[in-house]
Amino acid sequence: MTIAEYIERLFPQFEPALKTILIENATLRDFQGGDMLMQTGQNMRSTVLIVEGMVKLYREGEDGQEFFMYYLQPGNACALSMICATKQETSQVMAKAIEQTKVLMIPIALMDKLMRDYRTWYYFVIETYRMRFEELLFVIDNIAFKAMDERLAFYLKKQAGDLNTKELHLTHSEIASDLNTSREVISRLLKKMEQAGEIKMYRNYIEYLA
Amino acid sequence: MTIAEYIERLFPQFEPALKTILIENATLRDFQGGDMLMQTGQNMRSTVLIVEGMVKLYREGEDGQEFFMYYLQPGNACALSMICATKQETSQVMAKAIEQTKVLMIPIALMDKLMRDYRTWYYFVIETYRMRFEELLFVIDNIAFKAMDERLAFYLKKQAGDLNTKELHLTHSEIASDLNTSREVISRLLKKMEQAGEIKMYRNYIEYLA
DNA sequence: TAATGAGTGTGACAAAAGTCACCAACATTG
DNA sequence: CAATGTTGGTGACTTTTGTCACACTCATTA
Repeated sequence: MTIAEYIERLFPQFEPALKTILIENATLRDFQGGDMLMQTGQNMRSTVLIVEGMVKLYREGEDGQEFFMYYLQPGNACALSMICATKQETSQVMAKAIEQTKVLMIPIALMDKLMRDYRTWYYFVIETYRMRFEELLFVIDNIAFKAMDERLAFYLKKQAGDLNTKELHLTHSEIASDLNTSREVISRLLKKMEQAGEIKMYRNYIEYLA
Repeated sequence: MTIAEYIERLFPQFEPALKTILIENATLRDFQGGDMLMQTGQNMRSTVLIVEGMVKLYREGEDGQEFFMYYLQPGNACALSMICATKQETSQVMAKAIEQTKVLMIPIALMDKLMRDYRTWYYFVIETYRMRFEELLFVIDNIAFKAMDERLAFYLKKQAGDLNTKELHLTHSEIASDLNTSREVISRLLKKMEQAGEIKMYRNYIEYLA
């Protein structure tokens, strides 16, 4: 697909002049599953719009845990790349493609103009902030108020929803890393969930029931 | 102080025309310590700028815990009031004045125009989002990766910094509520910190040493 | 096919955190 | 000053979570 096609499909609400300016100035970039889009301490030079694939945003722990925050999907923008790009600040989080992913890179130099001249862009940016803010609040809610069993249940539900599948291809270790706990804890809790009829466990994947 | 004086003092970077429009349209509102500025589920009708006092932002737990997120001080804006105001969404967090507090209320109807016409306003909004986003990331870091003793140490340090005093007028229960744990746990950890020479404990307050 | 490594199961134990019960010190107010 | 409520201290106990050790099953590949 061309840049124009992506924009037409994923951002139909943008006014025509905005689409034109994006088409003229954005560049398309490819990432393979596992590639990093953003790393702690890195300076952002562009605002990033996801147009294909899936990006995992996480906070990295001391021993390489990948504490899960949220996914970005086609049509989403990376709120942090907007913020960091605007202020030339370094990012505090990691963004990793979890499958073949394509993104539009918008040069930061353009941000001011877009915000001033295009109301649909401005609304899009605000909405992006709002959604990510809310995601972070959910994350905080979970770790602040809930025990591991509830957090795990919420996590699986969110995975099933975000990835739009009942077959969750996650190992126990991956889940443990995402929730910053140990594999054994996850294994035990999953067993309980299976006994309660909420999931079925297989090798290398979990079936989420209802 | 008048609205004009507050704006001149706390937002000197705003361009003159922006100051004028704010002076014409903002209203000053008073809160007493303990008053709520914002409650879960409430619709925002204005963007809020703090000009005097101190506001505590927190997430409310099931039994009334006030899980602490951050303080807003004079010169800060409430990021959530901007977001919610713009999108007419309801807020997920609580904001409470912890002392005599004055705020400027900017009608949401004005936000679009301000963002488009005044670059210093736009920068201010972006910077507000960025700072609050970062605060939330710190909160997540702490609860996700750290044990209670470290969280408590960080909490006390932050209080001393934000409130700009070594005399922290906090009861053990208040701290426990802010960190979503029990008073006993806090009492014990504080004792350890005192033995380690990091603090001194008195009735109703704690002295933070360096 | 033997060897290797990843994924998972599990029991035993340790550490951290939460709960309960009760006491004592202090402040406030009738 | 007596009564009451708030604040803080502490021991005993439970629950949750984390750690360690080891075993077993698969899949891959030398």
